[in-house]
Amino acid sequence: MAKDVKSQLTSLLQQALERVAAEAGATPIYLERPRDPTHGDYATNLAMQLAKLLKKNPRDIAMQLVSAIPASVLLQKAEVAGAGFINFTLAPHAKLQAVRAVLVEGENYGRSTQGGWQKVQIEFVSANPTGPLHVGHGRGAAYGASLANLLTFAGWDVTREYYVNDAGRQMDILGLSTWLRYLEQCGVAIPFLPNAYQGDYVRDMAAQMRVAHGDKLVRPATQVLAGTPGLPEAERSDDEAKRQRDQHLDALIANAKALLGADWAYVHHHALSEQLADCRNDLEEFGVDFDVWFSEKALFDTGLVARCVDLLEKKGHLYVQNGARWFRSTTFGDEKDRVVQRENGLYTYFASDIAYHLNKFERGFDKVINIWGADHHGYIARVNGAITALDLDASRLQVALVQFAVLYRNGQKASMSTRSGEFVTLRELRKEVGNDACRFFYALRKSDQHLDFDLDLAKSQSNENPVYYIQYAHARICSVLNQWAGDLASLAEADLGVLDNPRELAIASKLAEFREVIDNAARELAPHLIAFYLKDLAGEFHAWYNAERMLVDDPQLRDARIALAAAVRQTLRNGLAILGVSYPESM
RNA sequence: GUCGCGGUAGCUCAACUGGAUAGAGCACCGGCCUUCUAAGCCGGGGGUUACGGGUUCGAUUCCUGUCCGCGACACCA
Repeated sequence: MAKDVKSQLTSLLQQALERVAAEAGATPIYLERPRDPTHGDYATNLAMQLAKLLKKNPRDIAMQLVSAIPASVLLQKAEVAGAGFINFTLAPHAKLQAVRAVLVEGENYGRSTQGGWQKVQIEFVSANPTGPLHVGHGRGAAYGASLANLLTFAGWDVTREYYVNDAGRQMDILGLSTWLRYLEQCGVAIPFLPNAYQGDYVRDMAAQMRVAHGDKLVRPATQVLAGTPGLPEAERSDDEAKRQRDQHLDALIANAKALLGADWAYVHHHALSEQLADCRNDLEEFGVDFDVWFSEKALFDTGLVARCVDLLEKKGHLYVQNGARWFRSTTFGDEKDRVVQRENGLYTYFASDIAYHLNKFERGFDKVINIWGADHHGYIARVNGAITALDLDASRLQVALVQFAVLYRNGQKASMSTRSGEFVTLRELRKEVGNDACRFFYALRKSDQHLDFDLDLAKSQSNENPVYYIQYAHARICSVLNQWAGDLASLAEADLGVLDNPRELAIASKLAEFREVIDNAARELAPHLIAFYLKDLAGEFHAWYNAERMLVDDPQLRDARIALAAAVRQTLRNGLAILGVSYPESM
């Protein structure tokens, strides 16, 4: 496959650079696409970059570069403009090269070798399996899935991973919540806790346990509540009341474990597996798949957490204070030291996370990407510190923060607390807005920026969602191709030279840009760039569609236009596939 | 208080290593369906890029100060 036009152009400039100023031959050459079409198809600021180095007027350098550029059939003209830009106008046939490339390469058009088939792990979603996924998780899921597709397309060997927090207190609370609902359904009156999980799904799980085991798991209220401090008044929200509620909750968990014995493991496991299955099903329906579901509990069971802490101890990065064991993360730029083992002997979440990252690196990934909610940003320094402390290369870890989607309902911020049970679930959103609009809507914003998700608007305007604009372009092309009813495979041989109107050449040029967008998006971990690109491409297609007829009498012109349309369709498909959005043939 | 993200048209957002006259969609106004899908197209109005200073050939972009919004700052996960 011949090199694309942009790289050919870059190499022409490189030759000119070496003729004009060999000593500056290593200056990176950037070609950009000018906003203003009168500035040609590509432009470079190379002369301005050289100006300081060569101590010469940028326009003079630009002139010299232009005259030093080897003759090429690709170029219609190269001229100096503005403060020292060099603007390139491509010959029409050079622009049309991309159309043939799309038709020949098909679903592989746009793939690049950027990643060099290095192994990259992307860990995302990783929500606690304590209830349904909500709209905030949905954003991380959409981002991670699209990014994984994108990096695969850009030549990386991608592993998609979900870290299951199945070891902590939150899981105990879920188990307890389920058991309390079960007791309630069996007629044992115990006041339900404000800080337990409230959702209906907890009642459902309790009902399932009752069906499976009858009253076998029932214990008397007096025993369940034995030794608990009781609850403060419901309206109190001060720290003291909060502490008392937590103590009450923990006492109940301890009682549950003691009273149920081996059955506690069943309750715990039942709740976990139900929630995890629900979560997996939800994600699958959303087009989000994982290669690995990694258990936090396994890190404890295999002793890796303990080994990890020992390792840090041996390397002298730990100390004991107030009965707890601390990691001296300030050595590595963190603002304060962090506890890895609590006074009560239990490891913190941070400890297992260090072990998890050690495990990731030991699995031999060249690059590890963590997609975290933006609320975890304070966490980056300590994890990087721990990795460095273990003599691993922290630069191989990249953390992509996803800002929360802030929900608005009836013009008011909607609660996102899983515990309150008043959240909007991802499933509800998908059902009302549709998977395609959902995936695309999430992809329309840079991941590290706030997303105001107005539910009413998203629902009421679903017909105006830009995803339909793109899908509509695709459907229109399908319709024309059906009516043409020719042999698609023959289009790659069509004589495109008759495509000479500006809209057609602009579209061809836009198709070439797809490669650049893929590379750029992969480098920036920014799949949203693809969404913007697709909007542009669809827009140019719609304008052309309204201005010109494809099924004209002249067979040569007709086939050339059909070929162009087919190339647009293919490129739309390739882009939409990365975003996990479908491309219906009719709408 | 410290840290992170942000402040661009009435609203939601773009603007590629710092580039040339800051662009789209929605909303508003006016046009286009006897011809391949009107979920479309064409045209119009709408801006001191929050504010001050700095860096330079050039700043929405980088630095700095102020103001405003959101979030994070646990021996929680």
